[in-house]
Amino acid sequence: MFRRKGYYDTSMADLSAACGIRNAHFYYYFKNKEALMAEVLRSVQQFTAERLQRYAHDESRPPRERLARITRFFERLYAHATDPPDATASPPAVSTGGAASTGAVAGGCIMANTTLETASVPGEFTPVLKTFFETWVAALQHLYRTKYPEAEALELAEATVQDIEGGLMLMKLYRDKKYLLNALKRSEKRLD
Amino acid sequence: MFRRKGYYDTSMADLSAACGIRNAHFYYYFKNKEALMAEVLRSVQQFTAERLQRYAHDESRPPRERLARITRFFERLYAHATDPPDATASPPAVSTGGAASTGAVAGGCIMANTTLETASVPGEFTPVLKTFFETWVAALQHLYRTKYPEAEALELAEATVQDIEGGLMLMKLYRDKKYLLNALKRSEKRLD
DNA sequence: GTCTATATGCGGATAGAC
DNA sequence: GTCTATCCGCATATAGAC
Repeated sequence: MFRRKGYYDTSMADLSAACGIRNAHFYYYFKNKEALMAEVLRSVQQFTAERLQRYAHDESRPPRERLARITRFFERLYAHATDPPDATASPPAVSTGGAASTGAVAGGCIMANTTLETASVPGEFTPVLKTFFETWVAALQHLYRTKYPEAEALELAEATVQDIEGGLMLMKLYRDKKYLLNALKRSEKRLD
Repeated sequence: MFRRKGYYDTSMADLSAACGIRNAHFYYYFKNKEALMAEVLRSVQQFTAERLQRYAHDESRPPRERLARITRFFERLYAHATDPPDATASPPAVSTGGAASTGAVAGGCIMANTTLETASVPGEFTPVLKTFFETWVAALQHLYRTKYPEAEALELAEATVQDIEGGLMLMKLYRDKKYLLNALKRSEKRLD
């Protein structure tokens, strides 16, 4: 819910309805809405970091292959999620880039969404969000490092993250995975 | 206000306070908050489209120069805006990429922010948002077209927009312009 | 066109029985 | 640990005098 609708537009009523529990139950386990959200972000951060570290540093495989696993991971994380019953047939909307258009879509990145929604004034979420992106960049940099010098590898890693996050935004707008998929493809090409 | 705090977290009270008028005045000129936002987006869209078209099709200058003007335009549009009195000294946070870190920052793209906040279910804003990004992509594609074939120029244009928008997100999180500036630099390199 | 006052509903959060 | 009932404040929006 937070990923799809954002933090402020998601009400406790939305959440309890989605969970099939009573509104008040949340307040037994969490201090308030903010703490609940913080826990969601922490959980996503941790899950992602674990995977990224595992894949990026798997010395038993060549870098190209490790990157491919990371790509698959993000493709699922960001585009596999199914948004429920609003599945209206989506018009392809516009332009056909490197990849062909790919039907209905849901997904997105709760970390980026939350960043844009809340990062004006630093607040409680900022640290987890920063950690998330730093881990991601570090993992990519580690892989690009096998082909490029330190500084260049960092810039490529940052460029990849930006490309993907921008792609997720366009994916949401046009309901077309191709923006994400193209970005992922470009991230792999950088290692060829 | 909408750009900084987002649509849902911005109250009519915030807006009227910022404008130095009474809350009720808005309802004389606009049907409701949504209509007010729609007008803001329409205005930004129109302003941007006018500039983009003018710069991209200025046949009196070489493509490289036209792109440079577009770059400067977006640099101002996205990073020049000054966020008011919350100017706390910002720690550089992390990594130094291609460009050196550049002090305090404000800015961002209201169109991307609004997309992520509201585009789950299409709603009223979607058309303006789409137009905005289509115009932007088209302008860039027109310039890349001078060096690349149609399809490739389109993909580069989309990649540039994604890179920049992702950069704006990181810029907001780390309060560091470098992510935007690096993306703009990369967009120019693609024409060299 | 601008003001004051206020209606109305919803969102976050709590009380307290069970 | 789960339930029902409810408080309280704020946000959108309107009424109606001036």
